[in-house]
Amino acid sequence: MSEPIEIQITEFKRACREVGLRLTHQRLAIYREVALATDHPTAEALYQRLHDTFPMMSLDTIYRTLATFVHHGFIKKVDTIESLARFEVTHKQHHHLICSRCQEIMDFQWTTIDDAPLPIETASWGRIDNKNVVVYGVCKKCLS
Amino acid sequence: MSEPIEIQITEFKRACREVGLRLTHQRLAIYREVALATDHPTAEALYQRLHDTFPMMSLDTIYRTLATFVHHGFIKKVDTIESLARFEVTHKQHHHLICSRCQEIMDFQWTTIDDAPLPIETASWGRIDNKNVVVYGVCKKCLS
DNA sequence: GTGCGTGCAAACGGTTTGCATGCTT
DNA sequence: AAGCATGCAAACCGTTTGCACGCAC
Repeated sequence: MSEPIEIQITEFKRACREVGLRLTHQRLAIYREVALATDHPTAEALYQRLHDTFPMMSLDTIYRTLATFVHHGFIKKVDTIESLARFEVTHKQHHHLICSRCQEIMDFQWTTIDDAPLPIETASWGRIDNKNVVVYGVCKKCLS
Repeated sequence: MSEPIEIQITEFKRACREVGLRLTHQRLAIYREVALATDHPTAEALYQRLHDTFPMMSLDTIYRTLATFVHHGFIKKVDTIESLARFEVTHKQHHHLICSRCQEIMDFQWTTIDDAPLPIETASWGRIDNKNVVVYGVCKKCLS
């Protein structure tokens, strides 16, 4: 799916230096956790996971760090109808399957759409940056 | 874009009767407001608009009513990265352009995507209900 | 008349913020 | 040594909930 974690971490460190962000243990740990996660975790979920190896890390730091990462484009917030914010590392173009029942989110590729031009009417709206497909349904686990 | 408001209202009344929802002034006013809105309003925004003609309507009622409407499929929550919930009446298949700067949301049609089959891998995920494209960019107003 | 829907007010929960301390640079 | 980042605790704000009254049926 994506690059090995070590390479991502190295790239992350470089990016931090580039934009002048201090490389703290917390930031490294949080980035690593988001990069390893495949489930688009919430701030709270990350807090719980990090608490084992990092008992002193506070929830505020997670929120602040996630906001910083989003601001610099290292990670992205995920589009959902939930009020809970979910995050993922910024990697290659992909789309989301969301289960209406358990809210689980899965990534999938759809290059047909990535390459398809938007309808011409959208051109007059402004500048287009990116497009993502959100698919709703019910996952196999919830169906059975 | 969509049907005349009177027809929508009539259909709404019928639907309420069908599912056994009492037809209160509040529900009618809220439905009408969402149906007339083109800007995917928040609960708060609806509250402000309704306050002129309906000074006694409370914000809680708006929240409760919106939840009821969503539950019955009369309206939909909109996918965004905001923590604010936004709503729109359920009408024909469409997609969203979102301005990263002012958060304004605009509808657009893209039948190419509506008709395109999802990649086969998604079939093993579960049951697919619907798919929507979310496009991010910066609208003309914010660009100038 | 019955009981669902509403208004009021208080609670809730995720997220943000001010301030003093600590750690990266 | 300088000042950004963190931890703590309190504030914030959108949303939900309990309760008693009122209105649609």
